[in-house]
Formats: sequence, structure tokens, C-alpha cells
Amino acid sequence: MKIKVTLPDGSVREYEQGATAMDVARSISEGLARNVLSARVNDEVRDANRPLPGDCTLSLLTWNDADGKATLWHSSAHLMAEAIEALYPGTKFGIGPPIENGFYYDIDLGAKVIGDGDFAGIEAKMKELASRKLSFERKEVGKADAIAYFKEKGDEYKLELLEGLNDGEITFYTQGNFTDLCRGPHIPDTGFIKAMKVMSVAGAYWRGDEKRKQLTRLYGITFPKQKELDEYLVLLEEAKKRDHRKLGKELDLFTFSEKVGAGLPLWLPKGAALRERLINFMKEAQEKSGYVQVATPHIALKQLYVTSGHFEKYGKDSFQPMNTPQDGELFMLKPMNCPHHCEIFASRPRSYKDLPLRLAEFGTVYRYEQSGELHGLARVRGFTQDDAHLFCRPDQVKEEFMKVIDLVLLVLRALNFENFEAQVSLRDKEDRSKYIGSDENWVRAEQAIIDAAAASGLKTTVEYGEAAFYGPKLDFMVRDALGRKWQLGTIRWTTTCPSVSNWNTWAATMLATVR
RNA sequence: GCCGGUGUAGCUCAGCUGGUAGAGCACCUGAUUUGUAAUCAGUAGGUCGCGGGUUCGAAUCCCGCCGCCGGCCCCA
Repeated sequence: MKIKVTLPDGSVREYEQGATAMDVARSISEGLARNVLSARVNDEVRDANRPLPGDCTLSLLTWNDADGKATLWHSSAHLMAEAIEALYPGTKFGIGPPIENGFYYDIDLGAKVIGDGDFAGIEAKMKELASRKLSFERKEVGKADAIAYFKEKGDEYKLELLEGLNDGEITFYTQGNFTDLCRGPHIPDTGFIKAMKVMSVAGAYWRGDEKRKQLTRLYGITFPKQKELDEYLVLLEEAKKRDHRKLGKELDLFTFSEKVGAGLPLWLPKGAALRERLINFMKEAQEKSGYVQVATPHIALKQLYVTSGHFEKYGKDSFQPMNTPQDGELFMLKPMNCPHHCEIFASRPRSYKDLPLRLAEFGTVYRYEQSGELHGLARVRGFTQDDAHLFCRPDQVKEEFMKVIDLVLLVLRALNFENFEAQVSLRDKEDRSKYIGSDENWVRAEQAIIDAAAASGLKTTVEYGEAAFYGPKLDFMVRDALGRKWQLGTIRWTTTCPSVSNWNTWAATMLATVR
């Protein structure tokens, strides 16, 4: 009995039972077989040399497919791990996934410290192992056996990972002398990896938890051809030339001074002129959309932020309260404009006729960002938000939300941001204790954002756990010259507003921020 | 904040195992007038991030701080 394999072009071919994706590739052409990294079988990416499960649809994945690339990089992480184990015996391994550009492996080297002086040695070892064309052997392992293996090896990280897995779903992959707990899939053998580079080393907390041990994260990238690695490195150099920090200096737009403080940009005349132009452009756009400008001071009583809930959540990340010389009052540098705008809203009785009320301000705020987080103008300790708070009736929310989306898109397009992503940021599915406001309001708000984004025809991704503590968000992420993602515009629905009474009965608010 | 790097003239960088600093470009001066990023010559320019320490002597070694770079955590 033969199995029927449906290929992407719709053609159906017959193969013997137990045939692999690689067999299919060979039957098409030797050249294709040399380039197959993995295969998508009925929507599941699998090893190319694993027997096909029966009748199926099949796509052969190569370097030109995102999943094929990911397979090569994932296998490269294993290759790097093998090299590291050979060079630094006793190393313990965390996780080693493929990423957007390459892969990393989190390792625990004990007392050994690795620096960029060690990269060449690791690369050489990888090259040597790769040239041996070691095949990746997949093996299903019982949980008890798996635990026994890593106990013997003394790798507590793998043991912890095993705790989360069930018997029957555990697989090991082995290439050469290195065996790893791994779901796969992997490339047929290490010979597909022709060019490799260890890019950088960094600390990374085990399981992303800053309370847990910090492991050494080694980043690397590999290619099926040396030429592609060379081209990639040239591309990186080109990207560096377009780094806004470099351009800002070269064009005399802004500077930083150690004497002023880290993360506090100083706008030079040309930069200030550019900034002014941008602000005027945005103010005009806001005016056309029915916004009114307000202005609020740079400091406020600490109690304002205690009431709003910001202090409890972000007090540690703010510049600390300062005393007045005589009356013992506590003031804080303004870390966000929201409570101020709420006070403006609450400054007199409002009626339905006032709504929607759209308050806008180019408000300068100050936040104590961790020193390691500062980055040019993208992450600073003092910055001016194009901030607005919209107060409206619940039945006006959707329309208002869509109008804010339009405004954000207008700005992004005017600034030539073509590759932005819209991200719906919702609550953490597991931990709801991080959020204020009633569950009912949250459910309604989250749905409203999803609906509004859909109605605007916006293509969105959904991220759980990315919401603000007071409400879900629609975030607009852009990329810098180096490919890093930054949140620019963000629209949020506030589920509750402690400083405004009767909130639930008749008002909802949104804030739109374009930084 | 954490991990790994790094901090020398306006910019890009050299300075090996310690003996009071150099190059290219830019600037300025002079020559050249040759058509689309850098012609020739010369002048000038630095508390070697800051503060301690070791030493007869430190940019070079040690300690502490600060900044910057790449990540991690975080991002109201």
C-alpha cells in the first residue's frame, strides 16, 4: 500500500510506506535534496529524514522558507552547544532557540567567564564539527529515562524543563557527542551549516526571571553559504551607518552630556527646529480631529499618583519624591500626564453634551529608566509625549478609537514608517492580580479594541500580558535601522479612573500617545 | 539594576609584556585651479572618562565610581 503525498503545486505523488520528505525531494531532483532543511507535513514542521505519517500534504522547506531558516538556526544552536561542551566540559545548558536573525544558547559555565576573545575558538570548533556532517538523530524517550540522563549529566536546567513535560511527548536529538532535550525539528546533518559566526555574549536570566540565576547567552548566526554570511555582515555595517544615534551626532540634531545626566537629551538648534516642525504638524492634525490643547506643570503632589495607582505600580521607576523646604509637602517629577488630564476633566461638572472631550498636550515627563535600558532617543529618562486623553460615553468608544487609529496612521505614514506592526496588548492570561478595574470592564475593553482594530482594517498581532495595569492597549511598533522593535504610538482604554467619580456609570477614557 | 565589552585630539582609531602620547580625516595657513567624497606642504589641537592605590615612574597594573555599546529584566 502506497501513501499519497500532495505537493504545494497541487500534484499528488505516490511513495512507499516509510518514505521521508528527503526521499520525496530526491525523487524531484538531487539539487532540491541538497537544499532541503526540513518539511512542513500537514502544517507541522518535521525533520526531513523522518518517515511521513501516511497520506499528507508536504512542503519541502529550504533556506528560502522562514521555517527552513529557523530549522537551520535551531540546529546551529545545537552545533554551538556541542562545540561549547567540547571546549568547556561541564557546561550546563538552558535553552537554545532560533530567533529572528540567528539563534542563541543560554549556558551556565560555572566559574568560567566567556568574552568575545573566545568566539573564534568556538567558531573553529563549530566549523570542524559541521564538516563531519553529523546527522541529527531523533529519539523518543520516556520521562523517567530522560530524567535519569540529565541527572547523570548534572544538568539541572534540563531537569527543570522536563518537569513541565509529560511522558510520551519527550524527544532527544543527538548529533555527534551532544544529546539535547528537544522537540525538533532539525536539519538532516551538520554539513548544511557552512558559515558560522558567534555574534555576541550577554547575561540572560533563567526563564526570564530576574530573581533567578543569570546565565550566559551566546548569540550566533549561520548560513548555508559563506557568501551569505559575508553579505549579512556588510548589511549590519550599513545598518550601523543609519543608526539614529550616529546620524543625530553627524547632523548636529542632539547630544548627551555626562554632566547633565544619562538619558537626558540636549536638542541642538537643528534638532530643535526639526522637533518644532514635527510638533506643529501634529498639533495641526490634532486640531483637525477635534482635540484641544492643554498644558500642565512638570511636578505634582505625590498623592496625585498614589490616587491614580501609578505610584504603587511605578513608584520605584520614578524619580523619587522631593520635599518642599518649609511645608513638608512631597512632590514628584511628572512621570505621565494622565492624572493631570483627569484633573482637568474633573475640574468642573461635565454633562453628556461635553463628550467626547479630547485633551491633548505635548507633555514632558521624567522616568527613572534603568541605566542598562537607555538607548539614544529611543529610551530616555526625560521625553516629551504627544499625549492625549479622550473622555467619551461608552457608546462613543468604538468610533473614537477608530479615529485615534486614523490619526496614528496619518503620523506614521507622514514619517515614512512603512514596516510598523499593530499589536493588541491584552491581560496576562494567568495572573490577573496585576490589573485594576473590574473584570467586566476589562472584557468589554479588550473586545472593543479588537473590534475597532478590525473595523479599521488594521492587521494586528495579539500579545497577552502586555496590557497596561489599567487597561488594554493597541500598540504601534516600529523598527529602527538595526531592526530593533520600539513601541511608538499607543492607544489605550482605561477601565477605571480612581480620580474621577461615577466613572463606570457614564464615562470612558482613552489615551493616545505618540512619542 | 544584572551579564559581557568599552572609554586616547572635533571624527575614526593605533599605542606589545608600565618609562611623562601618535596616525588618517576634519580645522587653520600657504601653494595648486585640476568638474562633482578626500591635490601638495605646513601649523595647531589631548587633565589618555573621573577618583583613589601600587611604583622611582601608569594611557598601560589594582580598586571604586561614571558614561557609552550589545543583550537580559523592565517599559505607566
